[in-house]
Amino acid sequence: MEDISLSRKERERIFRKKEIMDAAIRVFAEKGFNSCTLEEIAGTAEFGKGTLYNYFQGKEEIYRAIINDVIVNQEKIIKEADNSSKTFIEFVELCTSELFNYCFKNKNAFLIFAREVARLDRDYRNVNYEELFQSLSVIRKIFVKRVEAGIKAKEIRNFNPEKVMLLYKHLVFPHLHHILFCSPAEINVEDEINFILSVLFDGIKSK
Amino acid sequence: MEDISLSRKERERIFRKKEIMDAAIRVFAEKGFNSCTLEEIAGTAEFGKGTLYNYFQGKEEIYRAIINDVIVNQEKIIKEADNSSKTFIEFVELCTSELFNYCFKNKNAFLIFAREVARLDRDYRNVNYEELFQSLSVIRKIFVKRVEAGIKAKEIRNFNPEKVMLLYKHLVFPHLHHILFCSPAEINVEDEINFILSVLFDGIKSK
Amino acid sequence: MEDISLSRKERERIFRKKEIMDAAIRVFAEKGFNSCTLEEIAGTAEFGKGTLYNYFQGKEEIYRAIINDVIVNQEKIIKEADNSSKTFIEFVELCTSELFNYCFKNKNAFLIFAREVARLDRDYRNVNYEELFQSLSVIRKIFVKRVEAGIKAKEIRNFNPEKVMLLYKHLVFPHLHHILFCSPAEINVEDEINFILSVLFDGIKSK
Amino acid sequence: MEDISLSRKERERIFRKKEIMDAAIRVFAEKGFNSCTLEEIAGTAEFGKGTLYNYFQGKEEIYRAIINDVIVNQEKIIKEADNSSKTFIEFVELCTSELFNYCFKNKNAFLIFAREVARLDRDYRNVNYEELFQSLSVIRKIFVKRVEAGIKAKEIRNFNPEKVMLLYKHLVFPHLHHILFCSPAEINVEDEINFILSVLFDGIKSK
DNA sequence: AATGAATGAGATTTCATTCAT
DNA sequence: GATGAATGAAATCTCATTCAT
Repeated sequence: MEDISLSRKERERIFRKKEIMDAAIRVFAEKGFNSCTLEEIAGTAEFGKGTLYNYFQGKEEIYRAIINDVIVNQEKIIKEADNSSKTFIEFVELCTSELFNYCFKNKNAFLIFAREVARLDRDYRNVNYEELFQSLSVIRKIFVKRVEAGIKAKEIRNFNPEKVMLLYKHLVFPHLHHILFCSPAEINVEDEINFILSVLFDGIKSK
Repeated sequence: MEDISLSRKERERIFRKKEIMDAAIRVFAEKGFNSCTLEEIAGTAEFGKGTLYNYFQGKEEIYRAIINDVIVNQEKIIKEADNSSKTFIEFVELCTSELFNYCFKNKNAFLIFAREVARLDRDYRNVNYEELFQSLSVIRKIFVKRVEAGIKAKEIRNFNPEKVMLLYKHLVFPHLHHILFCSPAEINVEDEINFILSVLFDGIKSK
Repeated sequence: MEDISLSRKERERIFRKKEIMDAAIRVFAEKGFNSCTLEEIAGTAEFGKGTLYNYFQGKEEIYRAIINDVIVNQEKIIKEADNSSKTFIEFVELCTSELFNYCFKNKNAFLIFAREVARLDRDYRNVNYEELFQSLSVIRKIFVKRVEAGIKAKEIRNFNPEKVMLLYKHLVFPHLHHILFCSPAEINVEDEINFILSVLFDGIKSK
Repeated sequence: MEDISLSRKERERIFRKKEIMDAAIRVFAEKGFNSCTLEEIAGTAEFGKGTLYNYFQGKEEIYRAIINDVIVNQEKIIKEADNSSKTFIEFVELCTSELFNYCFKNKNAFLIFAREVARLDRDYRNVNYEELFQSLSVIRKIFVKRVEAGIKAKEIRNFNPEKVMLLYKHLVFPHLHHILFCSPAEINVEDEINFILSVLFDGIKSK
């Protein structure tokens, strides 16, 4: 992980950026973007308020960095799944289980991301999300490509590939969100994945 | 619709409350709760700032009234579907088409609701949503009851009814949101409903 | 009391002005000038908000009318005492007992007056109190005149008459305020008057 | 005065709090609590509006801090007089002259205090004055104790000690207020004190 | 004459950001 | 690089007063 090409100073800088982001993740997840103050984030990171400005342009940038991180990870996951799978079904299974893994390990970051996604489509903050959209569109393209292949191979029914992609997204993310933050009891990850995929592949009707 | 039992004054008051709410729906949908000011809402409603306080306690209350309205309508829809349907499949078809109808007619209100739902689960504003939760739980109970009946009648596979309910919710709302606000082209409502229900019932796999 | 020279309309107007003032006295006494709203006063008077403006120019004027009323009554009391007494001591006794009488009957009005007096001296509201000052100066002059007579008649020691007047004022009003609003137990008016006058005349030292 | 145990930062903070309070004293004295804005106070203190919130919770807290300061000083004065005097008369003389001294040096603070006292008894602001009341009750108790001793020693007549205490208070504070803010000419402090005490001890009647 | 809906000036308060130390 | 005191724009909310009915 560590990049030998960077100087000690640069490595320290990156390390402290991460520290700040981790603190911010906890605070944003707890209170939401608007209801927390930069001071809280600074306090949680055990830095002074002013220090944060040596690492980020402002509150908004910290927020965007967090979202971006989640997206980058999702891109990584989907690319790996793309490379490591032959059939569409394999691909989806891989994606899903890796996604669940990642989100369980990064609950709060995922929570922030999920909340933002609920608004991303029609942005009402004056934020430049272009970057984010680019990453997202890469993800989308890979998924659509695999759906098309799946249809060609008669693995899956002949739906509009775009729609299948959306359906997957709409099925998995809200569900993930729900089991992470709303389930009272302990949950079995395997079971959850199986349930989602079983419905996705075979539907709920009796045969 | 009009209540003959109310005085002219009372009817006017209700009418103006609605005017304010309609303006607020447009502004909240456009900018989101935190990024708009009460003055904008007032301006949109063609009232002075202070006037709104003669009808609502504050910004928060207007917001809640809007959310509440959407929930009340959803409750109505699901109750009617419950009464007018015999099989589970019929019930779901009725629900879905009525829901789509309603949301198409009340795009912006639905948008606000959808955004809020993404956060309701783990509220970070100090808002009292108890009322809202009660309505939502009525909706949930009816749906679960129908799922249970569907399983008993061997209409559908033996999944955990709670999970099926969530799945439906997670499938329909994000999809609705997407086609309302993110679809570039004209969309065919019938097609969308058929697609969603086809996947829900039969899955995406080829037979 | 009733003035036969006024028309019914005019008499009704005066009656309603008094009704409003009575309500205002209760509200001002309870909450203070700044902490109550005109609406509360209107509500207490069982009128609509707007109606008050048919009788008074605004909140400030109602307030001034109340203060003025108290001052007018004090002027009356002191003039009567001036006319009905021979010695200075008689005069003071008459004044004091009539003042106590009046204040006991008009607790709240007196409370408002007492509060205002604590500020009258150096006014910080942009109010025109000239009228009030004129009445107050009449009162002062009569009192000073009687002190001077008392000194001449060797009834009392040769102090600066102005100072004696102030002393009387500073002794009686805060004491009145205290027994009216701060005394826990039932109080005997006679005893209070005797105490005050005994100290005023003879001091607290043992002989 | 300066506390060597505090860091430079802490000392600076205390210094600036005092600066703000001094500005506030001038503004409150000039216009009264309700008729001045926080911005005026900030301007007078040569700070920005927001800065005051780094030192005080709000307008109310500044006000309370001022009142509290005055009370603390009065407590100090009366305790010292209690310790340094043998007879009741000595005690009263000491108290009075120190009180006059203090109030002449802190005119405006005393003005604010005096105004507040006129309302303390029956509070109509939603302020927590408990703290203040405690200090005031200590003052009262010391005074009453000394009156009782004075009566026992046959220094003074056998009045209710509570009443004597109130009488003193009602005599001295309004008089102080008057000579500080209402006297047109230069005043001789000694003379004023002598006048007050002479009346208090011996009354105004000729012997 | 009585009303209360409408108004907007004005007050308090918050907080992201700057910048001198 | 770290800090936090200072700042003021901006937001919410109140309420005396106006005025059409």
